[in-house]
Amino acid sequence: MTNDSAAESSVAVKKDSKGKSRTYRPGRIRERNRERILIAAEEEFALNGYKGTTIQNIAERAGLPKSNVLYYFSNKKRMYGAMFDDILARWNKVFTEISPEDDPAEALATFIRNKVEMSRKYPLASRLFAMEIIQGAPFLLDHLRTNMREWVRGRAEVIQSWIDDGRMAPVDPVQLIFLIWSSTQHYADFQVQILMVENKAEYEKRDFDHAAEFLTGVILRGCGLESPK
Amino acid sequence: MTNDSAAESSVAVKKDSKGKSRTYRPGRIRERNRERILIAAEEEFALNGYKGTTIQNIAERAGLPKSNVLYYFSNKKRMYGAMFDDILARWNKVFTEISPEDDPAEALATFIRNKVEMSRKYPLASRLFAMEIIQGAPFLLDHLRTNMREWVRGRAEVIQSWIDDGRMAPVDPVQLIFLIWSSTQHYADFQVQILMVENKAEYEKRDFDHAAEFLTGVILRGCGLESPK
DNA sequence: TCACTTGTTGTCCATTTGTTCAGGAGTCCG
DNA sequence: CGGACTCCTGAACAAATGGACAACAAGTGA
Repeated sequence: MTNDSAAESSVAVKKDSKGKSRTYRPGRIRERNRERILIAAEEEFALNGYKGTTIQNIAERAGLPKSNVLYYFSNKKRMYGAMFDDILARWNKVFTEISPEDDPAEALATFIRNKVEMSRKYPLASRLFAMEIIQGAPFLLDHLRTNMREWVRGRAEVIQSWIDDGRMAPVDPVQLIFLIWSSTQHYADFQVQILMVENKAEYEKRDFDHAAEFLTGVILRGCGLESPK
Repeated sequence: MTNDSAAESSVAVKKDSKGKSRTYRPGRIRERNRERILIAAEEEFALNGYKGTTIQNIAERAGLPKSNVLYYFSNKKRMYGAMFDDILARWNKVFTEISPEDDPAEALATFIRNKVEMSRKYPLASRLFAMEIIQGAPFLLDHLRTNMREWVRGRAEVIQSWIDDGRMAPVDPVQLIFLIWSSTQHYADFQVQILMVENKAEYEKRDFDHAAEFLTGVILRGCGLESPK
Protein backbone atom coordinates (compact mmCIF):
# COMPACT_ATOMS: atom_id res chain seq x y z
CA MET A 1 0.00 0.00 0.00
CA THR A 2 2.42 2.57 1.15
CA ASN A 3 5.47 0.45 0.46
CA ASP A 4 6.52 -2.92 -0.78
CA SER A 5 6.25 -4.75 2.49
CA ALA A 6 3.37 -6.77 1.14
CA ALA A 7 5.85 -9.36 0.01
CA GLU A 8 6.62 -10.01 3.61
CA SER A 9 3.34 -11.77 4.29
CA SER A 10 2.83 -13.40 0.95
CA VAL A 11 3.66 -16.94 0.01
CA ALA A 12 7.23 -17.34 -1.06
CA VAL A 13 7.86 -18.93 -4.41
CA LYS A 14 11.31 -20.38 -4.75
CA LYS A 15 13.02 -22.73 -7.15
CA ASP A 16 14.74 -25.82 -5.92
CA SER A 17 18.04 -27.12 -7.14
CA LYS A 18 16.45 -28.82 -10.13
CA GLY A 19 14.95 -25.61 -11.32
CA LYS A 20 11.40 -26.74 -10.67
CA SER A 21 9.30 -24.17 -8.89
CA ARG A 22 7.73 -25.15 -5.57
CA THR A 23 5.58 -23.19 -3.15
CA TYR A 24 6.21 -23.12 0.56
CA ARG A 25 3.75 -22.00 3.17
CA PRO A 26 5.14 -19.36 5.45
CA GLY A 27 3.90 -21.54 8.29
CA ARG A 28 2.22 -20.28 11.35
CA ILE A 29 5.44 -19.57 13.20
CA ARG A 30 6.01 -16.70 10.88
CA GLU A 31 2.41 -15.60 11.16
CA ARG A 32 2.41 -15.65 14.92
CA ASN A 33 5.70 -13.86 15.41
CA ARG A 34 4.89 -11.29 12.81
CA GLU A 35 1.75 -10.41 14.65
CA ARG A 36 3.45 -10.33 18.01
CA ILE A 37 6.03 -7.96 16.67
CA LEU A 38 3.50 -5.70 15.03
CA ILE A 39 1.50 -5.42 18.22
CA ALA A 40 4.61 -4.50 20.16
CA ALA A 41 5.60 -2.07 17.44
CA GLU A 42 2.24 -0.36 17.55
CA GLU A 43 2.63 0.27 21.24
CA GLU A 44 6.17 1.48 21.01
CA PHE A 45 5.71 3.70 17.99
CA ALA A 46 2.58 5.25 19.47
CA LEU A 47 4.39 5.91 22.72
CA ASN A 48 7.66 7.27 21.38
CA GLY A 49 7.20 8.25 17.77
CA TYR A 50 9.11 6.86 14.84
CA LYS A 51 12.55 8.08 15.73
CA GLY A 52 12.03 7.64 19.41
CA THR A 53 11.30 3.97 19.03
CA THR A 54 14.18 1.52 19.01
CA ILE A 55 14.11 -1.95 17.56
CA GLN A 56 15.51 -3.10 20.86
CA ASN A 57 12.46 -1.81 22.70
CA ILE A 58 10.08 -3.45 20.29
CA ALA A 59 11.99 -6.69 20.60
CA GLU A 60 11.84 -6.60 24.37
CA ARG A 61 8.16 -5.88 24.38
CA ALA A 62 7.60 -8.75 22.00
CA GLY A 63 9.85 -11.00 24.03
CA LEU A 64 12.23 -11.71 21.20
CA PRO A 65 15.86 -10.93 20.50
CA LYS A 66 16.51 -7.94 18.35
CA SER A 67 18.00 -10.03 15.58
CA ASN A 68 14.86 -12.06 15.35
CA VAL A 69 12.74 -8.97 14.89
CA LEU A 70 15.02 -7.90 12.09
CA TYR A 71 14.67 -11.30 10.54
CA TYR A 72 10.98 -10.65 10.03
CA PHE A 73 11.16 -6.99 9.11
CA SER A 74 14.36 -6.26 7.36
CA ASN A 75 14.49 -2.73 8.66
CA LYS A 76 12.74 -0.18 10.79
CA LYS A 77 11.11 1.67 7.94
CA ARG A 78 9.51 -1.48 6.60
CA MET A 79 8.16 -2.32 10.00
CA TYR A 80 6.58 1.08 10.30
CA GLY A 81 5.06 0.71 6.87
CA ALA A 82 3.73 -2.78 7.53
CA MET A 83 2.09 -1.48 10.67
CA PHE A 84 0.18 1.14 8.72
CA ASP A 85 -0.84 -1.37 6.10
CA ASP A 86 -2.40 -3.36 8.89
CA ILE A 87 -4.07 -0.36 10.43
CA LEU A 88 -5.50 0.96 7.19
CA ALA A 89 -6.83 -2.48 6.28
CA ARG A 90 -8.51 -2.69 9.67
CA TRP A 91 -10.14 0.70 9.18
CA ASN A 92 -11.28 -0.07 5.69
CA LYS A 93 -13.28 -3.00 6.95
CA VAL A 94 -15.24 -0.88 9.37
CA PHE A 95 -16.44 2.10 7.39
CA THR A 96 -19.32 1.07 5.23
CA GLU A 97 -20.45 3.04 2.26
CA ILE A 98 -23.27 5.56 2.35
CA SER A 99 -25.67 6.37 -0.44
CA PRO A 100 -28.01 9.22 -1.36
CA GLU A 101 -30.97 7.03 -0.51
CA ASP A 102 -29.91 6.65 3.12
CA ASP A 103 -31.46 8.72 5.83
CA PRO A 104 -29.00 11.54 6.58
CA ALA A 105 -29.56 11.51 10.34
CA GLU A 106 -29.24 7.78 10.51
CA ALA A 107 -26.14 7.66 8.33
CA LEU A 108 -24.31 10.46 10.12
CA ALA A 109 -25.17 9.05 13.52
CA THR A 110 -23.85 5.67 12.50
CA PHE A 111 -20.68 7.22 11.18
CA ILE A 112 -20.09 9.09 14.40
CA ARG A 113 -20.78 6.06 16.52
CA ASN A 114 -18.46 3.89 14.44
CA LYS A 115 -15.73 6.43 14.65
CA VAL A 116 -16.03 6.78 18.42
CA GLU A 117 -16.05 3.02 18.72
CA MET A 118 -12.88 3.00 16.68
CA SER A 119 -11.28 5.42 19.09
CA ARG A 120 -12.22 3.10 21.90
CA LYS A 121 -11.12 -0.11 20.27
CA TYR A 122 -7.93 1.01 18.56
CA PRO A 123 -6.62 4.06 20.36
CA LEU A 124 -3.05 3.20 19.46
CA ALA A 125 -3.81 3.10 15.77
CA SER A 126 -5.52 6.44 16.04
CA ARG A 127 -2.56 8.00 17.80
CA LEU A 128 -0.09 6.52 15.40
CA PHE A 129 -2.01 7.95 12.52
CA ALA A 130 -2.26 11.33 14.19
CA MET A 131 1.46 11.52 14.87
CA GLU A 132 2.23 10.54 11.33
CA ILE A 133 0.01 13.27 9.93
CA ILE A 134 1.22 15.91 12.36
CA GLN A 135 4.77 15.27 11.28
CA GLY A 136 3.84 15.84 7.67
CA ALA A 137 2.81 12.30 6.74
CA PRO A 138 6.18 11.24 5.31
CA PHE A 139 4.91 7.68 4.95
CA LEU A 140 1.24 8.24 4.28
CA LEU A 141 1.36 11.17 1.92
CA ASP A 142 0.52 8.99 -0.99
CA HIS A 143 -2.35 7.37 0.81
CA LEU A 144 -3.79 10.75 1.66
CA ARG A 145 -3.48 11.96 -1.88
CA THR A 146 -5.20 8.96 -3.40
CA ASN A 147 -7.33 6.71 -1.19
CA MET A 148 -8.28 9.20 1.45
CA ARG A 149 -9.06 11.95 -1.04
CA GLU A 150 -11.37 9.64 -2.96
CA TRP A 151 -12.98 8.47 0.23
CA VAL A 152 -13.76 12.00 1.36
CA ARG A 153 -14.89 13.09 -2.05
CA GLY A 154 -17.33 10.17 -2.27
CA ARG A 155 -18.84 10.92 1.11
CA ALA A 156 -19.02 14.61 0.43
CA GLU A 157 -20.96 14.02 -2.77
CA VAL A 158 -23.58 11.99 -0.96
CA ILE A 159 -23.91 14.61 1.73
CA GLN A 160 -24.23 17.28 -0.92
CA SER A 161 -27.04 15.32 -2.56
CA TRP A 162 -28.88 15.30 0.76
CA ILE A 163 -28.48 19.04 0.95
CA ASP A 164 -29.64 19.51 -2.61
CA ASP A 165 -32.74 17.50 -1.80
CA GLY A 166 -33.40 19.75 1.15
CA ARG A 167 -32.99 16.91 3.61
CA MET A 168 -30.46 18.72 5.77
CA ALA A 169 -29.06 22.19 6.33
CA PRO A 170 -26.63 23.53 3.71
CA VAL A 171 -23.29 23.01 5.43
CA ASP A 172 -19.97 22.40 3.70
CA PRO A 173 -19.82 18.59 3.37
CA VAL A 174 -16.05 18.33 3.45
CA GLN A 175 -15.83 20.49 6.53
CA LEU A 176 -18.49 18.34 8.12
CA ILE A 177 -16.43 15.24 7.53
CA PHE A 178 -13.41 16.94 9.07
CA LEU A 179 -15.49 17.96 12.05
CA ILE A 180 -16.66 14.43 12.68
CA TRP A 181 -13.21 13.08 12.05
CA SER A 182 -11.47 15.40 14.48
CA SER A 183 -13.99 15.39 17.27
CA THR A 184 -14.18 11.60 17.39
CA GLN A 185 -10.47 11.05 16.97
CA HIS A 186 -9.91 13.36 19.89
CA TYR A 187 -11.07 10.81 22.42
CA ALA A 188 -8.27 8.47 21.45
CA ASP A 189 -5.52 10.96 20.74
CA PHE A 190 -6.00 13.27 23.67
CA GLN A 191 -6.99 10.60 26.14
CA VAL A 192 -4.53 11.79 28.76
CA GLN A 193 -5.76 15.34 28.58
CA ILE A 194 -9.39 14.27 28.92
CA LEU A 195 -8.64 11.95 31.80
CA MET A 196 -6.64 14.61 33.60
CA VAL A 197 -9.25 17.29 33.11
CA GLU A 198 -12.03 15.00 34.22
CA ASN A 199 -9.88 13.69 37.05
CA LYS A 200 -10.26 10.08 36.09
CA ALA A 201 -7.77 7.26 36.04
CA GLU A 202 -9.25 5.33 33.14
CA TYR A 203 -11.91 5.47 30.49
CA GLU A 204 -15.02 3.40 30.92
CA LYS A 205 -17.26 2.12 28.19
CA ARG A 206 -20.03 4.52 29.14
CA ASP A 207 -17.71 7.49 28.71
CA PHE A 208 -17.56 6.65 25.04
CA ASP A 209 -21.29 6.10 24.85
CA HIS A 210 -21.77 9.46 26.45
CA ALA A 211 -19.35 11.10 24.07
CA ALA A 212 -21.00 9.52 21.04
CA GLU A 213 -24.39 10.65 22.23
CA PHE A 214 -23.19 14.18 22.81
CA LEU A 215 -21.51 14.40 19.44
CA THR A 216 -24.44 13.02 17.47
CA GLY A 217 -26.74 15.35 19.33
CA VAL A 218 -24.80 18.52 18.70
CA ILE A 219 -23.59 17.75 15.20
CA LEU A 220 -26.90 16.48 13.88
CA ARG A 221 -28.71 19.44 15.34
CA GLY A 222 -26.01 21.58 13.80
CA CYS A 223 -26.94 20.08 10.47
CA GLY A 224 -30.61 20.75 11.01
CA LEU A 225 -31.37 17.10 11.74
CA GLU A 226 -33.19 15.24 14.48
CA SER A 227 -31.17 12.58 16.27
CA PRO A 228 -32.63 9.16 15.51
CA LYS A 229 -33.82 7.74 18.80
CA MET B 1 5.95 26.30 34.93
CA THR B 2 6.71 22.78 33.97
CA ASN B 3 10.33 22.87 35.05
CA ASP B 4 12.94 25.09 36.51
CA SER B 5 14.07 26.66 33.29
CA ALA B 6 12.70 29.98 34.45
CA ALA B 7 16.08 30.73 35.91
CA GLU B 8 17.43 30.76 32.42
CA SER B 9 15.79 34.01 31.49
CA SER B 10 15.89 35.77 34.81
CA VAL B 11 18.42 38.29 35.95
CA ALA B 12 21.43 36.65 37.45
CA VAL B 13 22.44 37.76 40.88
CA LYS B 14 25.99 36.89 41.70
CA LYS B 15 28.46 37.88 44.35
CA ASP B 16 31.78 39.27 43.40
CA SER B 17 35.05 38.47 45.08
CA LYS B 18 34.44 40.91 47.89
CA GLY B 19 31.19 39.22 48.81
CA LYS B 20 29.13 42.21 47.76
CA SER B 21 26.11 41.30 45.63
CA ARG B 22 25.87 42.84 42.17
CA THR B 23 23.33 42.48 39.42
CA TYR B 24 24.20 41.98 35.77
CA ARG B 25 21.81 42.42 32.92
CA PRO B 26 21.66 39.34 30.78
CA GLY B 27 21.95 41.78 27.92
CA ARG B 28 20.17 41.44 24.68
CA ILE B 29 22.67 39.01 23.26
CA ARG B 30 21.23 36.37 25.52
CA GLU B 31 17.70 37.41 24.76
CA ARG B 32 18.22 37.37 21.03
CA ASN B 33 20.00 34.04 20.85
CA ARG B 34 17.60 32.42 23.24
CA GLU B 35 14.74 33.40 21.02
CA ARG B 36 16.48 32.31 17.86
CA ILE B 37 17.15 28.93 19.36
CA LEU B 38 13.63 28.49 20.63
CA ILE B 39 12.17 29.29 17.24
CA ALA B 40 14.45 26.77 15.60
CA ALA B 41 13.62 24.26 18.31
CA GLU B 42 9.90 24.70 17.78
CA GLU B 43 10.27 23.87 14.13
CA GLU B 44 12.51 20.90 14.68
CA PHE B 45 10.57 19.39 17.55
CA ALA B 46 7.28 19.78 15.70
CA LEU B 47 8.75 18.16 12.64
CA ASN B 48 10.56 15.26 14.25
CA GLY B 49 9.25 14.79 17.76
CA TYR B 50 11.28 14.99 20.92
CA LYS B 51 13.56 12.04 20.36
CA GLY B 52 13.77 12.59 16.64
CA THR B 53 15.15 16.06 17.09
CA THR B 54 18.88 16.52 17.49
CA ILE B 55 20.59 19.44 19.07
CA GLN B 56 22.75 19.57 15.99
CA ASN B 57 19.69 20.12 13.78
CA ILE B 58 18.38 22.86 15.99
CA ALA B 59 21.77 24.49 16.00
CA GLU B 60 22.01 24.40 12.23
CA ARG B 61 18.56 25.84 11.82
CA ALA B 62 19.44 28.60 14.25
CA GLY B 63 22.75 29.17 12.52
CA LEU B 64 24.83 28.51 15.61
CA PRO B 65 27.32 25.86 16.62
CA LYS B 66 25.95 23.07 18.77
CA SER B 67 28.09 24.07 21.71
CA ASN B 68 26.58 27.49 21.72
CA VAL B 69 23.08 26.10 21.84
CA LEU B 70 24.09 24.00 24.81
CA TYR B 71 25.48 27.07 26.45
CA TYR B 72 22.00 28.60 26.56
CA PHE B 73 20.04 25.48 27.36
CA SER B 74 22.08 23.13 29.40
CA ASN B 75 20.38 20.10 27.93
CA LYS B 76 17.74 18.92 25.54
CA LYS B 77 15.06 18.35 28.15
CA ARG B 78 15.35 21.87 29.45
CA MET B 79 15.07 23.24 25.96
CA TYR B 80 11.92 21.28 25.39
CA GLY B 81 10.49 22.53 28.65
CA ALA B 82 11.40 26.15 27.99
CA MET B 83 9.64 25.90 24.67
CA PHE B 84 6.41 24.86 26.29
CA ASP B 85 6.70 27.57 28.89
CA ASP B 86 6.82 30.01 26.01
CA ILE B 87 3.92 28.41 24.21
CA LEU B 88 1.67 28.22 27.23
CA ALA B 89 2.39 31.82 28.11
CA ARG B 90 1.50 32.83 24.58
CA TRP B 91 -1.79 30.97 24.77
CA ASN B 92 -2.69 32.34 28.14
CA LYS B 93 -2.54 35.83 26.79
CA VAL B 94 -5.12 35.13 24.11
CA PHE B 95 -7.97 33.38 25.84
CA THR B 96 -9.98 35.88 27.71
CA GLU B 97 -12.36 35.00 30.49
CA ILE B 98 -16.07 34.47 29.99
CA SER B 99 -18.78 35.22 32.48
CA PRO B 100 -22.40 34.17 33.05
CA GLU B 101 -23.52 37.63 31.97
CA ASP B 102 -22.05 37.23 28.49
CA ASP B 103 -24.18 36.30 25.54
CA PRO B 104 -23.66 32.56 24.98
CA ALA B 105 -23.70 32.77 21.19
CA GLU B 106 -21.33 35.71 21.17
CA ALA B 107 -18.96 34.14 23.66
CA LEU B 108 -18.81 30.74 22.00
CA ALA B 109 -18.38 32.26 18.57
CA THR B 110 -15.51 34.37 19.85
CA PHE B 111 -13.90 31.37 21.44
CA ILE B 112 -14.11 29.37 18.23
CA ARG B 113 -12.77 32.21 16.17
CA ASN B 114 -9.88 32.78 18.56
CA LYS B 115 -9.02 29.13 18.56
CA VAL B 116 -9.04 28.91 14.77
CA GLU B 117 -6.95 32.03 14.59
CA MET B 118 -4.55 30.33 16.95
CA SER B 119 -4.30 27.36 14.63
CA ARG B 120 -3.48 29.71 11.83
CA LYS B 121 -0.98 31.82 13.68
CA TYR B 122 0.83 29.18 15.67
CA PRO B 123 0.42 25.86 13.90
CA LEU B 124 3.73 24.62 15.22
CA ALA B 125 2.78 25.24 18.81
CA SER B 126 -0.46 23.41 18.25
CA ARG B 127 1.29 20.42 16.75
CA LEU B 128 3.90 20.36 19.44
CA PHE B 129 1.21 20.33 22.06
CA ALA B 130 -0.70 17.61 20.27
CA MET B 131 2.34 15.36 19.98
CA GLU B 132 3.14 15.85 23.60
CA ILE B 133 -0.35 14.86 24.68
CA ILE B 134 -0.58 11.92 22.30
CA GLN B 135 2.59 10.52 23.76
CA GLY B 136 1.13 10.67 27.24
CA ALA B 137 2.16 14.21 28.16
CA PRO B 138 5.38 13.26 29.97
CA PHE B 139 6.26 16.94 30.31
CA LEU B 140 2.85 18.52 30.60
CA LEU B 141 1.07 16.08 32.87
CA ASP B 142 1.28 18.47 35.73
CA HIS B 143 0.01 21.36 33.69
CA LEU B 144 -2.98 19.32 32.58
CA ARG B 145 -3.78 18.25 36.10
CA THR B 146 -3.69 21.75 37.51
CA ASN B 147 -3.96 24.73 35.19
CA MET B 148 -5.85 23.12 32.37
CA ARG B 149 -8.28 21.36 34.66
CA GLU B 150 -9.11 24.61 36.41
CA TRP B 151 -9.45 26.38 33.11
CA VAL B 152 -11.93 23.85 31.78
CA ARG B 153 -13.84 23.70 35.02
CA GLY B 154 -14.26 27.45 35.07
CA ARG B 155 -15.55 27.60 31.53
CA ALA B 156 -17.84 24.64 32.07
CA GLU B 157 -19.43 26.32 35.04
CA VAL B 158 -20.27 29.41 33.04
CA ILE B 159 -21.72 27.32 30.24
CA GLN B 160 -23.76 25.38 32.75
CA SER B 161 -25.15 28.60 34.13
CA TRP B 162 -26.28 29.57 30.64
CA ILE B 163 -28.03 26.22 30.37
CA ASP B 164 -29.65 26.59 33.78
CA ASP B 165 -30.97 29.97 32.71
CA GLY B 166 -32.45 28.37 29.61
CA ARG B 167 -30.27 30.42 27.33
CA MET B 168 -28.96 27.44 25.39
CA ALA B 169 -29.69 23.76 24.87
CA PRO B 170 -28.70 21.40 27.68
CA VAL B 171 -25.48 19.92 26.36
CA ASP B 172 -22.60 18.62 28.43
CA PRO B 173 -20.38 21.71 28.90
CA VAL B 174 -17.12 19.82 29.25
CA GLN B 175 -17.80 17.80 26.12
CA LEU B 176 -18.63 21.02 24.35
CA ILE B 177 -15.26 22.46 25.25
CA PHE B 178 -13.55 19.32 23.99
CA LEU B 179 -15.52 19.54 20.77
CA ILE B 180 -14.45 23.09 20.13
CA TRP B 181 -10.93 22.31 21.18
CA SER B 182 -10.52 19.33 18.87
CA SER B 183 -12.30 20.66 15.83
CA THR B 184 -10.33 23.89 15.81
CA GLN B 185 -7.01 22.30 16.64
CA HIS B 186 -7.53 19.99 13.72
CA TYR B 187 -6.78 22.67 11.16
CA ALA B 188 -3.28 23.07 12.51
CA ASP B 189 -2.47 19.50 13.43
CA PHE B 190 -3.83 17.76 10.38
CA GLN B 191 -2.90 20.44 7.91
CA VAL B 192 -1.28 18.00 5.53
CA GLN B 193 -4.30 15.76 5.47
CA ILE B 194 -6.64 18.63 4.78
CA LEU B 195 -4.43 20.05 2.07
CA MET B 196 -4.08 16.67 0.40
CA VAL B 197 -7.76 15.91 0.54
CA GLU B 198 -8.66 19.33 -0.79
CA ASN B 199 -5.86 19.13 -3.33
CA LYS B 200 -4.27 22.38 -2.30
CA ALA B 201 -0.66 23.33 -1.88
CA GLU B 202 -1.10 25.84 0.89
CA TYR B 203 -3.64 27.30 3.25
CA GLU B 204 -4.99 30.73 2.57
CA LYS B 205 -6.42 33.13 5.07
CA ARG B 206 -9.94 32.67 3.77
CA ASP B 207 -9.72 28.91 4.32
CA PHE B 208 -9.52 29.64 8.01
CA ASP B 209 -12.32 32.16 7.83
CA HIS B 210 -14.42 29.62 6.07
CA ALA B 211 -13.58 26.97 8.65
CA ALA B 212 -14.40 29.29 11.52
CA GLU B 213 -17.68 30.21 9.94
CA PHE B 214 -18.60 26.60 9.37
CA LEU B 215 -17.70 25.59 12.90
CA THR B 216 -19.54 28.43 14.60
CA GLY B 217 -22.55 27.72 12.41
CA VAL B 218 -22.79 24.03 13.15
CA ILE B 219 -21.73 24.11 16.78
CA LEU B 220 -23.91 27.05 17.78
CA ARG B 221 -26.89 25.57 16.03
CA GLY B 222 -26.02 22.33 17.78
CA CYS B 223 -26.31 24.21 21.05
CA GLY B 224 -29.65 25.68 20.09
CA LEU B 225 -28.16 29.10 19.42
CA GLU B 226 -28.33 31.56 16.57
CA SER B 227 -25.02 32.61 15.09
CA PRO B 228 -24.34 36.27 15.80
CA LYS B 229 -24.15 38.09 12.48
C1' DT C 1 43.01 49.78 32.01
C1' DC C 2 41.68 46.15 35.18
C1' DA C 3 38.82 42.52 37.14
C1' DC C 4 35.24 39.91 36.31
C1' DT C 5 31.28 38.12 33.88
C1' DT C 6 29.17 36.54 29.78
C1' DG C 7 29.50 34.46 25.37
C1' DT C 8 31.78 31.27 21.79
C1' DT C 9 33.50 27.21 19.93
C1' DG C 10 36.43 23.06 18.69
C1' DT C 11 37.39 18.76 20.53
C1' DC C 12 36.56 14.64 22.89
C1' DC C 13 33.90 10.69 24.65
C1' DA C 14 30.67 7.16 26.25
C1' DT C 15 26.62 5.35 24.68
C1' DT C 16 23.03 4.13 21.66
C1' DT C 17 21.17 2.51 17.40
C1' DG C 18 20.22 0.48 12.92
C1' DT C 19 21.89 -3.01 10.35
C1' DT C 20 24.94 -6.94 8.70
C1' DC C 21 26.47 -11.49 8.88
C1' DA C 22 27.82 -16.04 9.61
C1' DG C 23 26.66 -19.99 11.58
C1' DG C 24 23.55 -22.98 13.86
C1' DA C 25 18.93 -25.00 15.31
C1' DG C 26 14.32 -26.46 14.03
C1' DT C 27 10.92 -28.25 10.80
C1' DC C 28 9.00 -30.61 7.03
C1' DC C 29 8.78 -34.13 3.54
C1' DG C 30 10.10 -37.80 0.51
C1' DC D 1 17.46 -40.25 7.57
C1' DG D 2 18.95 -36.67 4.61
C1' DG D 3 18.36 -32.70 2.22
C1' DA D 4 15.97 -28.29 1.57
C1' DC D 5 14.22 -24.73 3.56
C1' DT D 6 12.73 -21.80 7.49
C1' DC D 7 13.81 -19.79 11.69
C1' DC D 8 16.98 -18.00 15.31
C1' DT D 9 20.68 -15.39 17.41
C1' DG D 10 25.21 -13.61 19.28
C1' DA D 11 28.73 -10.74 17.79
C1' DA D 12 30.43 -6.95 15.45
C1' DC D 13 30.39 -2.29 13.49
C1' DA D 14 29.94 2.34 11.53
C1' DA D 15 27.37 6.31 12.23
C1' DA D 16 25.07 9.42 15.13
C1' DT D 17 24.13 11.73 19.38
C1' DG D 18 23.92 14.11 23.97
C1' DG D 19 26.78 16.26 26.59
C1' DA D 20 31.40 17.74 29.09
C1' DC D 21 35.15 20.73 28.99
C1' DA D 22 38.80 23.81 28.46
C1' DA D 23 40.53 27.51 26.24
C1' DC D 24 39.53 31.69 24.27
C1' DA D 25 36.92 36.13 22.90
C1' DA D 26 33.93 39.80 23.90
C1' DG D 27 31.46 42.76 26.90
C1' DT D 28 30.94 45.67 31.08
C1' DG D 29 31.32 48.56 35.02
C1' DA D 30 34.72 51.02 38.02
